[in-house]
Order: sequence, then structure tokens, then C-alpha cells
Amino acid sequence: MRYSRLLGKTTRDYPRSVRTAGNALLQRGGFIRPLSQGLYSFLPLGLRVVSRLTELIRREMRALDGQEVLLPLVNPLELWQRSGRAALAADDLVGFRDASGRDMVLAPTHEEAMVALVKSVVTSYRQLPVFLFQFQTKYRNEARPRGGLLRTREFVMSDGYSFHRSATELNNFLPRVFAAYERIFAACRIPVITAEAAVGMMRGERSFEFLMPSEVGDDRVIRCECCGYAANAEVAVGTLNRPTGEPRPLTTVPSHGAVTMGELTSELGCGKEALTKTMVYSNGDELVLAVVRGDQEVSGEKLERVLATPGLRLADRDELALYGLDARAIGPLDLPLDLLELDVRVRIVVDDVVASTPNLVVSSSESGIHFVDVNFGRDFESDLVHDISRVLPGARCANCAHELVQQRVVELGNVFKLGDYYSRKLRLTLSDSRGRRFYPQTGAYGIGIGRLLASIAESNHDRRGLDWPPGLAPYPILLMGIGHSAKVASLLEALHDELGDTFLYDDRRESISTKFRDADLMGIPMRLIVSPRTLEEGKAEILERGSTSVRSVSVANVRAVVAELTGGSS
RNA sequence: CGGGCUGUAGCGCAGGGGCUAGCGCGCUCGGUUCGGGACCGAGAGGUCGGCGGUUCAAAUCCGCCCAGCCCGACCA
Repeated sequence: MRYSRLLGKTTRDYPRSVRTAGNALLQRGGFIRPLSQGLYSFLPLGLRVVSRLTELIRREMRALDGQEVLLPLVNPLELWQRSGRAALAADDLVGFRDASGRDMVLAPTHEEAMVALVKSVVTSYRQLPVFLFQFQTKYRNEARPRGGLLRTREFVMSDGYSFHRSATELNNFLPRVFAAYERIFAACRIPVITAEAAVGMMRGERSFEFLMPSEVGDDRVIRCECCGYAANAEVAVGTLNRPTGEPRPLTTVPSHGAVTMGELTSELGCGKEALTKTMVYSNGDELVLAVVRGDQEVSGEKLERVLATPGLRLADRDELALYGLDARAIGPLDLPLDLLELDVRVRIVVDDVVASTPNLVVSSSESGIHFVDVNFGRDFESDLVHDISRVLPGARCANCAHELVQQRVVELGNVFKLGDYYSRKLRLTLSDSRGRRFYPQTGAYGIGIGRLLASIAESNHDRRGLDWPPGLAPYPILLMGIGHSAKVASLLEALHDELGDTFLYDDRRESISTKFRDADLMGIPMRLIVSPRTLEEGKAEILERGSTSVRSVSVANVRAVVAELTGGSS
């Protein structure tokens, strides 16, 4: 490929609208270009890297007996209503009405469509297990795309779905995908930590994430540097120091308008760990009052798990007003009577730390006063006691008591153990060997390709530019000449004609230093340099990116050396 | 969805009521160069994000809107 003909030039200046190093380099190098918020175009160089990534993943998926398919981007809304996710994923879904008046959505993920496909094609348990994968566009109506390619509205995902005869079979398959994913990220030279994660709108039973530590990430992982425990902050568990003491009699004190935890600590002269806060969650049908210690936060994921109620959201001011509640004065000891008379289910969930800590401060539903020396069990009850708080820095590891740390990460991929959630919802059943109907056990697996590209750039660059891992560079070799001698030019042209697309041929009339700079910026790993000086001795040179020592090769051997360096392929 | 920042040439920026809106890079043409972003000369390129207002006069002041980015909330 002649560089002069390649679409997408390198630029010297950093684009103003990009803040992360990797994304800036991808734009400066001519790999990607933004179209609009959360929407990116891939230029030829970028698409070539994407092709190498998909090929890498495809090889791994095939090694797991995966079969590649391609499902529609557009799904009937009805399918999503049947799975129960139309409401759960409402914020992500973008839809339209088609020519015949049916409501359609752009798929933010493909579990529904994949189950529908399997339902129509798999007719016997003997066909299981089946593992299907695709590279397909997702569209999610992200509230806030950010970090260039790290978080977009539209993106291509490598997603896989497996269907099994039994939970055991699924359990045995998951680690194989897990290992394949680890190999993929290793090939991308991205350091990953694996962690237990939230299931969120994906539902199902369990989930694991592959995370790249990075300050530009917008997920947070909780880790123990002692025993290696790692989990997404939403689901991580840890232990807290709990004050002890004999229960004292319940009293009330005026709080003089103090509402926030900070105000209360100064008003009452105690620490946040002596306080409690009551957060009201709702899913439209029922209210959940979640009580955690004043220095803690409610984990929405844990709350949904313990209640087995997806779709819970923190109630906003208007919704609270609807139930006669005021966010500044809510407590489980004296809920307003009219709330109890309303035709709405109200459940109270108390964090286990609160339940086992004596003499806490609890807000009253009557504004202006707080209860002091509240003791769970004696002064109030709840429907459930469970760990529902997020692990915050300072908590200790449940395994080894070492202090837990929080780290920002980019979520590169995940593995979901879905169980029979979708099989049941979408009525995918088969007969087993004894003729009994059963719901196949399913797993889902995904890697965001654009995010992977951005993460590789983030993890593999230096001051000069990108530095692609072996096999992922858009071109393995950049061919360039020095000077304008006819002999050099004719050799370059001959090599280009012969080896064509194997390398990028910088045929511009630019100074050699410009060519070097651009090669560094684009991250081409090797240069093949032809100059009058070396050509006199019948030699050309090979210079690796980041190295200053050249390898001299005779012109007669160039083709063989190129074949060796590129592993016989481009 | 809340808060903040920014919109002036393809990119990065300066200008901040008054004559023809500039600079660097890039681009075009001609010439000299070529071992880590060379140089000379000549040129092209702008609804100053949009709409409205104030004014004799608006890129500049005011209002509204739009777009992009950043922080947060939310979310695989």
C-alpha cells in the first residue's frame, strides 16, 4: 500500500476534544475519526487493526468449537418485552416503528435474538452443547459516552452464547472461555485483572469481568493486594470495624435542621460510623427502604440480588413526594402512617453492619429530630438483614483482613453465567434423553472491539506514538527510501510491486525524519530502509521501532527476510 | 440527568465594539533539500457554532438555543 494513497493522514497537533493518550494517538495516527458524540468512524489503518483483532478472537472461539453467525442489529421490541428486559434496559434502548407499524429496537446486546435463533434451529438435546459467536454492532443510548473509543454509543462486540444440557456442562465450559479471553488479552499486551462482577441488566446468576487498570476507566474494582481477591465495587465484600457496647435506652434529640451525614456529625458530635442513612429505592411497583451506616453507600446490585427484584432505582424527589416522603427525613422507626395505608408494597432492608451495631443515630420521619441509641431488633425491625453496602476504601478483606484498595479500571470483557433465565423467559425447551422437557443452561460472553482497540492503544504507546503488539499492527513493515536516486526508487518500486499489501510503502517526497516520525506514530513495528549508501554494497536495512541498531540484509535476501519477519503472512 | 469548560481556516490556537479577522501546522504551485518533524518563494482556504437583541457599527456586549469535551450520577 502506498502511503501517499492511504486515506487518513497523521497530524502533529493533538485533537482538542480528546483527553486520553491512547485515543489521541489513534486520531493523530489516522486510525479513527469522530463523527458525533459516541460515534466513531474507522479509517483504513484502524479497520486493519480491527480485522486483526477479530481474527485473533475468531481463532480462539473456533478452538472452543464456536460457530460464527450474524444476527440482526434490529430486534422486535416484543422479543425484549417477553424477556422482561424492555423495562430493565429502557434507558439503553432506542427504537422506531417499522413500515408495518411494529415497534423495533436497536439491540444493545443479543441474548434475546440468539435464544430465538437457537429455538428455531436446535430441535434436540443431542445438538447441545452449542456455542455461537458473532461480531455485531450494538447500540446503547449511553447517557454519557466518554474517553473516545472507550465508551461509545455504537460499537461492535465480539459476543458469544453457549447452550448446554446441564448446569454442570455450563460450569465446565465457562472456564474454557475464561482462559481463551485471558489469552486474547495477553496477545493484546493488556494487563488484566479478573473480578467478580454485577449482573445488572444482563440478569442470570453470576458474572466475571476482565479489567484493565487505568485512570481513564469509569469502573471501579476492589482488590486485596494480599490474597488477590478482586471484585467490582458493586458486588465486592469486605469487613468493617464495628463499634461495640451495651445498648443504651432510646432517646430523641433535636437536630436543628442538620440533614446530611456531614452536618449531623458536627451537630451531634459523633463520627459518620455512628450514623445511619435510609435510602429509598423504587421500581415503580414497590418501595424499598435500604438502611446502611452513615459512612457507607448502598450497592444497588446487592440490593437487587437480596430482594431478587431487578430494576430498582433510587427514588427521586418527585416520586418520594408522591408517597408523602421527604428525602431529608426518612427513617425506619416511624414511617408515615399514610405510607403504610397506600396500596404499595414497602420493604425495609437493613445492612448487616447496621443490624449488629449498637446505639446508632437514625433519622426520624418527623423533621428536626433524630433518634439516638437505636438498636436493631429492639427499636425497629426489617424484612431482611443482609450485606447491601458498597465496599469503600478502608474496608478489610473478608479472607485475610488485609486493607482493601480501590482501583479505576476499564471493563474489557465479561463472562456471564446466565443459567436458565433466558430459556425460561423465552420458552426455549428441549426434551432430554428420557423425554422430559428442560430449559437449556446458557452462558454469554463479550468483548467490546472498539474498547479493546482503545485499550491496546492506552497500554501500548510511548512518547513517539503507538506500539502495536506483535501481529496486531496495521502493517508489519514500513518500506522507505532515503534520497531520490533512481536506483533506490526502482528497488522500492520493485519491492512494492512484488510484496504489495504486505507492507506500507512510504512513497512521499518527505525527509527521512518525517517518515521515521510517522512510522513511530502509527506504531509500525519494523522499517525496511533502502538508501544509496547501503545499496552500493547491495544491502538494505531493517530497523525495529524503538531500537537504534539496524540489521543489515542483502537486497537479494530481502524477500526471504520479509517472509520470515511477517511469519509468512501479512 | 446535574455541574463545569470550550466553540474563530482541515488541525492546534490568538484576537475581544471601529478600516481588509490573524499565527503555527497542514494544503496547492515552483525551486533547493533528505540517516530522527529541512528551507526559499508564490498562493488557496473563514456563514468567527446558530438564532434573536443592543448599537451608527458585533467575531467582540446581552439573551436563548445547538454541538463537543471533562467531572459526577446511572449503566454492560
